[in-house]
Amino acid sequence: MAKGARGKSATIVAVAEMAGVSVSTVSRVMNGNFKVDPATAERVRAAAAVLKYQPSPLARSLVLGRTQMVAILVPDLANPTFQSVLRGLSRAAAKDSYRVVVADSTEQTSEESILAVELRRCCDALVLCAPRMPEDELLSLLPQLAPVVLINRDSPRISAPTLTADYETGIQPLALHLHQLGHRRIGYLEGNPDSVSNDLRLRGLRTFAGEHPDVELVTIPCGVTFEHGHAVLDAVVASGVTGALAFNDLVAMGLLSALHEKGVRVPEELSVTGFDDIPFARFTTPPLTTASVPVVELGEEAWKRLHALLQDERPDHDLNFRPRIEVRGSTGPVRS
Amino acid sequence: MAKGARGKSATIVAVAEMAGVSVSTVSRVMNGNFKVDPATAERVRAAAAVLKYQPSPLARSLVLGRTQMVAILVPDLANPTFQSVLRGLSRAAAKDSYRVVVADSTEQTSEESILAVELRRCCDALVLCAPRMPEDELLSLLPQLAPVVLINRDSPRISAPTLTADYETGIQPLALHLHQLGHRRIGYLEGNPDSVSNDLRLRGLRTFAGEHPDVELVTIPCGVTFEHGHAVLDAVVASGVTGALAFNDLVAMGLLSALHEKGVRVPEELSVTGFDDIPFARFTTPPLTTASVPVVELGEEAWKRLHALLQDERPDHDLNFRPRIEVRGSTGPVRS
DNA sequence: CGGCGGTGTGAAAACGATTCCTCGGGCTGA
DNA sequence: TCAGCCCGAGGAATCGTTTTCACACCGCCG
Repeated sequence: MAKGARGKSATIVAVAEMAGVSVSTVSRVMNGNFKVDPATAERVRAAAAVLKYQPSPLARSLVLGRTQMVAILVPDLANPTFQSVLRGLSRAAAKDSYRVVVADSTEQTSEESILAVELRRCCDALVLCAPRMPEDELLSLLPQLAPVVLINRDSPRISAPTLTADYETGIQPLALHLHQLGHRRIGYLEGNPDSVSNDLRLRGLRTFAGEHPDVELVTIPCGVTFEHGHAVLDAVVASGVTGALAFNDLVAMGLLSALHEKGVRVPEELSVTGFDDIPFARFTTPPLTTASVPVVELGEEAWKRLHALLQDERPDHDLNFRPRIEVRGSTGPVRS
Repeated sequence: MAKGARGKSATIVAVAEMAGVSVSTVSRVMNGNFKVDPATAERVRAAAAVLKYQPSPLARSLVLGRTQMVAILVPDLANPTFQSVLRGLSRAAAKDSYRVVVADSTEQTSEESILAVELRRCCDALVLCAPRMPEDELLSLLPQLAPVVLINRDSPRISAPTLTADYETGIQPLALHLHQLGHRRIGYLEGNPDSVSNDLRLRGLRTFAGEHPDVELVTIPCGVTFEHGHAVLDAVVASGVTGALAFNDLVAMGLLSALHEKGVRVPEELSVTGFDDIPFARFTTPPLTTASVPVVELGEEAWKRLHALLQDERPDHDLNFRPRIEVRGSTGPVRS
């Protein structure tokens, strides 16, 4: 208490001395695993209380080989989708008294591997959201990361438990919705061209286009953030599309905002859809038509599987969440 | 690699044996602190590379007495304000190669203390956002938590570094804004009655009311979430106010949403303001008039101070961020 | 009355690093 | 030529637990 105020708390030996027993006995009392004489136990507990003793998690971790922590690595903490996954994970893990350490790669794909490994080493397990990591790199990384659960990375070559949103199938109802409203020239504002989830959306859209030969699909390079969506305005206008499928809600909202500034009316002059159904999608002007993905549940399911893995049990089956279309006000009939 | 795939990675002794040196030497090479013969060092490095050796963070932590982790405890991870603080903290800490472990108390004030202590014990420091914890409890807790930085808890009795938003002064421009628009009967949708930040807002409003005797201030119990704001609709309508100051943006958005469903026009029939300027406040219908608080910076400044504390340096001065009013479309002249 | 099982306890070996202390040897300066 | 010094490296203590192993003691049964 003198200067540093870094009062090292009492250790187990202090308790042992005070109670007049060996450290083994103290340990046994604290963990309650083995039988110890009730009288002795009471003495130990009293001593522990007096000294305000609490076992050092570090020391326990070292000998037990587990830290009671799991990590999650996301591309961008500012993205509401990952915030929700984090929340689902954190709350679920907390119920089993695990803590969550969080890191975002700030979209720097290059250092993602190193970060993941580092992160994993200070924890018992990892949840990895790395939509842009090349599959080969991911595969070679997995053994080092186990136990690990992947989010939005699926592949027959991957052995780790995987939770995905079915972007490929999920985006088709949105396209169909536009089609039914009479849109024929439809733009896709693509995310990172090398990301898996972008690829899936594209694939879904190509399937859709194949089934609807009257549709003209225009791919417009864009990005994944609000700013990207805002900046893509001119390209969208120039493309002559009547409906725009944004990579995600953030992009859609950025676009909506830019359209509003420019005086372009939505949905009268242009229909816009998002993806993810983030909490605020329903409050845009107009409310955003989008496809909802149960991201909090994604986090919870991730924990379930991690937990199983940590207990050396078999995790539940992989899950592929089918997005559900939410029709709101940002889409309407094509103008004649 | 056999069954568990839990391949214990190589230890320092394995490297030492392979390189034909003592563990001390390996340690010295890895940390690069002391001089070792370049040839020996190279042998060690080679061995380490072959064995893919990486020092166990746990063991290091135990002997070094630091974990390279800090924790943050927030009342609710779903709240965009805390998400932003977390992000600011996480990114700033990452630059100094610290990681952040996160926990939310899910608004359970009762267990907050225990949670904070537990959390702190597995880390080197803590950022605490506990707006509802009684001050005496907080004070008695602080010694156990140090080094700690507080967010939105200020008091002359508190010795820890503190970062605050000046809710008391900050809410007055919003009230003044409504007053200038002609509003005289103004409602305050209060947050948790026992929370500090609610108290500050109330205090500010009372000051304002004192300076403007023509104003009638109505306090309406509400809450802090979107749902609370949505549910308070009837009470707001019944109160007969022409302008509503919501505790925060979430509440304001909930109210806006309910008003919209009910067909009450904003701002023609009722003006609404928020607080915090969360990222989506500008995209509501109509865009939300609010007071902006630089939450990401709050997180960054928190890290600065934590870092100083960890280095046994004196942290920078406490900061009191003055919110800045953002006038948008949700406020307008009172109807005659 | 003596071996025996069961029970509570203590000593000591992990866990995997860092670091202080010691020591041998080569070089320098007297 | 010898004392002293510096440099590089090894040995051992340490961090704070858990857990195995051994041991002493007690009562029970043969």
